[in-house]
Amino acid sequence: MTTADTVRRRLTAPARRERIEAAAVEVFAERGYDAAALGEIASAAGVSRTVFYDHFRSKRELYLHVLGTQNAAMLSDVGAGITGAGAGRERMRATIRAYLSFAHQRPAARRLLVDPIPTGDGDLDQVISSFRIARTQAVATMLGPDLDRSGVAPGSPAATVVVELLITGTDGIARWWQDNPGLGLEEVTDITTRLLWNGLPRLGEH
Amino acid sequence: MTTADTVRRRLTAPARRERIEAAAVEVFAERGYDAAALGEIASAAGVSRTVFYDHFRSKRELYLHVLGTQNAAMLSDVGAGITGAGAGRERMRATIRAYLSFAHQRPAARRLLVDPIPTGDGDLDQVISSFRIARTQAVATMLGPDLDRSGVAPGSPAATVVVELLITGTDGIARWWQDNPGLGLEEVTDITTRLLWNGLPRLGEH
DNA sequence: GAAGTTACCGACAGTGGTGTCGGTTGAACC
DNA sequence: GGTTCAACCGACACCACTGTCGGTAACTTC
Repeated sequence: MTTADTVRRRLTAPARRERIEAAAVEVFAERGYDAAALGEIASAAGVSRTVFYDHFRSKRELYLHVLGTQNAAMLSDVGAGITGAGAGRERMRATIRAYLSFAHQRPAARRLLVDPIPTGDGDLDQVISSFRIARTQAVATMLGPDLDRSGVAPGSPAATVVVELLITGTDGIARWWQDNPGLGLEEVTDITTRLLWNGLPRLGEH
Repeated sequence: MTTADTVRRRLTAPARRERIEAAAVEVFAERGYDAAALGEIASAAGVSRTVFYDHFRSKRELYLHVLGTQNAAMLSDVGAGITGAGAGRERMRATIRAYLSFAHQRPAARRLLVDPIPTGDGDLDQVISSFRIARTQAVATMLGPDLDRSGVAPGSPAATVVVELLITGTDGIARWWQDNPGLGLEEVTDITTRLLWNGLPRLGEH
């Protein structure tokens, strides 16, 4: 009956804010920006809808905030997974593995950042687009030496196509794996790397 | 002033219906099912919103109808582009080329059918999902011999991963090409085929 | 050119969303 | 234990969208 054994009914503002953000990631990822209802986010955060406005100015602001947070988390996670990897195939495998691992652990974040659900608000779409471009650029830089060694000039249109294919293909696997679990991370990483590095006919090698 | 030089103000029902469908493909592809407004579809079809209800029972019915039509068009288009191709690499190249060509000529249809914009209505999502599964199955069947030759048993999990990667990667290129035109169909087809068939290190060969 | 069909539309009701405002009450602090 | 702060909520105004209904007028047909 004392404060010790009663459930805490009011959270501090930061704690509540955090819960709202976490709920927002899920709901935005599930429904997209437009279709996501603040009421759903609020009740998923365990609170009435209007409480939301004590923490954020608008749905739009919440969305932008969550996008930034999750993008940073993704860059950090994936970046950490790559550091220390060698070069060439080793490095590519590490990158694929890191991305698949991130997507596996935080499926909502992956969906939020990568799945192209338009918002009807050009500015918001542009933010997502800028994240996408930055990621593509990062991968292109990382693969520069390998591309060069294959006779593809970094920065050339062909290089862009290759990088785009690697990224979207790997992400496609992440999406598929999300819907069809059952294989382990190493297995999925392995087959993905083998196809992209060896090509279809030499899939069995290595 | 006679009927000859006045603009035709009323279309026949089938003609109007066709225009509504065409507009619906664009708007649904652009905004997704939920965010697409019938008013926007109607005015894009050159008519007031309520006219829509003289041709379709509901937004949902229109969506399902358009999905079916466009999926059939895609299967037909891509199928026609493959027929006559040889085997192995030749066949894969023809398939990639056919899909990229379709996506280039009918970008809205590609987006409508392939981009994963959820609808909030489970049944609708399931229809799209069933189309997707059917396409994956078709590609898997087609590539069966090549997979077998590479030591990957058709139907095995590894085969599924490979097929999924080929499809989503190629579609990623289609999406990218839509936003960044400039390269020709043959060029894009070529680089895509080379990466998927040769692997990254042998990208320069052939 | 008169009559009939029907493509077309404006106005309305119902629903579900966002954002505002004033009040209430749990919890901290003295 | 009284006071203060702020986390929380119900009620409200407003807007956008879907689907309905009765009426109007552009074509067709004779």
